[in-house]
Amino acid sequence: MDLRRLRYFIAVAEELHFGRAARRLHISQPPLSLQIQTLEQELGVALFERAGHRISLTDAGRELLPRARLVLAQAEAAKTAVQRVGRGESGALELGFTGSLPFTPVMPRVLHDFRRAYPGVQLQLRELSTREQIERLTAETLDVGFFRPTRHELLEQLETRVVLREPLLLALHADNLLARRKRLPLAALAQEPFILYSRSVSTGLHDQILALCLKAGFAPRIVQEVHEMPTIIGLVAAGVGVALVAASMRQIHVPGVVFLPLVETGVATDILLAWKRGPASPALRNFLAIALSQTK
Amino acid sequence: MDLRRLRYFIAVAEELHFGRAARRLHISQPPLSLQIQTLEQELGVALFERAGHRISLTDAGRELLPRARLVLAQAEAAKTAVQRVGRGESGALELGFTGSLPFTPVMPRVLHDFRRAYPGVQLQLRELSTREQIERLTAETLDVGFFRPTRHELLEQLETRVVLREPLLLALHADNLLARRKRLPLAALAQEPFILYSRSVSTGLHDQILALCLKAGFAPRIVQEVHEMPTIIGLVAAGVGVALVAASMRQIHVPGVVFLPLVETGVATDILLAWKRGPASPALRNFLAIALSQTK
DNA sequence: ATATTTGATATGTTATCCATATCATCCTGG
DNA sequence: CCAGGATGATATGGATAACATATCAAATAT
Repeated sequence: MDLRRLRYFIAVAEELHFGRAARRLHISQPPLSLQIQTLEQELGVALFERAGHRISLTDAGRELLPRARLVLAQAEAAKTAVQRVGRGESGALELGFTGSLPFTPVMPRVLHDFRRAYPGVQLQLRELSTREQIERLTAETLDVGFFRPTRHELLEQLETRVVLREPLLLALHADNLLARRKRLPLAALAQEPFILYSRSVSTGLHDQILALCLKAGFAPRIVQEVHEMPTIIGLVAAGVGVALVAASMRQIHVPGVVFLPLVETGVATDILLAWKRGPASPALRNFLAIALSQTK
Repeated sequence: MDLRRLRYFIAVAEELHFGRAARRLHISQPPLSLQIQTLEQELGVALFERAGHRISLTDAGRELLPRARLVLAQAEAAKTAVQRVGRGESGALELGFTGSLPFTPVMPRVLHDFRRAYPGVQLQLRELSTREQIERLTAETLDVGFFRPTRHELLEQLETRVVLREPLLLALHADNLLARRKRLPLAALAQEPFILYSRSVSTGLHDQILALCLKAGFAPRIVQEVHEMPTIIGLVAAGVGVALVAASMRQIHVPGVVFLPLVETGVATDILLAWKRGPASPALRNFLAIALSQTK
């Protein structure tokens, strides 16, 4: 049984006239008659009653008609669905991000634009540490990820682009005397209790800030390590200590927390978009196109 | 898009190996590769990821697989359903019957046997007058009918078979003095109020009984005409009069009604099975085979 | 390094499908 | 009642598509 034959059958069943049906199918009448005969032979059942020049459906034909329509419609639906996936208009995309990313301007904008452009794609958002993202990206259990720079041996298997560079700000409690200043040199923090990113999870920021402090002439007195940037804000508000955070953390309004720029220039952290090298799925290509077009 | 290609695709998607899939499909490997390529071209999407010697499904392929299975399964279901109808194991059958038929031994037995033999056939039962049945049978809005003999010009377009011949009994009220007798001659009813079948609806019985009475030497005093036999029983119970009914009306047990055989022999009524001449649907053929096999 | 496996390519053969031409039958109108 | 038109079936040749055998290129395994 062939989809073509089913289509032919439907045409004849609807027109109840071989000639008209053939015209509608853009073929001539004889092959249409033959195809119907073949179908009937194949099924072992007469589908049409040929009484003189008037034809009508048999019981078997009446049984087949709606079923044939169904099969054809679902074949058509399968085709368009597959093509949508092929064009990246449908499908699924798993997106990783670290805790600070939702507060940056870039990730919300990318998500918004992509969702509007490709509403058929299921975006799965997963808050994951930088390391987890890298591991899952290489293992292809994650399609694309937002995180900040770090060191990782698997990074070379990934493609990365900087999508935003934002300054690091000093976050400290309003009660701290230093909070009255407009800006501060890093060295002013030499005696302050320091909240720092965990060495194992946020290697990049940990190392970057340690290096900055050493360059400023002191080793920070680390009183707490945290995994994610937003956590820091809470700790600062609780008076645990001071910290360096990305500028977009200012989005988090917590009473008692003051953000101050550093005197030093060029102290900043990048936000990266990363995905695995090699052939990208259509949905991923579309996502990258939108995400990267906004960072020119 | 072709059902064959979908079948091929499913095989490759399940085996993830062109060679094994080809063996399973009983074709050689090259045409299988070509068919998959053709399908991919047709859809404009890659369905398999050919990384070296290991192939895997693309997103589009994963989208297609369940849909292809569905289309194929439904095509298969359509095929078997149509063949079932073709063999008369399925489909619909409209059966007409007059009010007295459910009380005869023949109709319940035929229905029971047919339902057991062909449970897939939808049997629509319609209580219709003899005349309506004949008209609908010729118009092919009824497939087959049970009724008693009658005269009708359309009858010649129908095929009829006698499936049961049952005696006519006298039905009268227990209070009637005649009810004490074991049997009665028809002439004994000469003075009794007579309930008769309607001339217009049950022409056959009407004429038959009138003729019998005349032969017995009297014209019945008709006090009531009815359309259906069971109605008579109620009227007899109510003391309206006496009537001649088929023997199977004894099935209806109503207090006060007595059934007596006639002295005359050979006073009987036939039950007919009727259907339209010409090619019968498979379901009808099977029904007739069962109905007629029981009346040998 | 070599043998084996695997999917792609090349080519000839066969089967299928379609179009033109024609036929048989039925219906319609004069 | 008969001729003409209409309708579906049949016959036949040509184009297309599907298949098998043979072969190749690349990757994996021993």
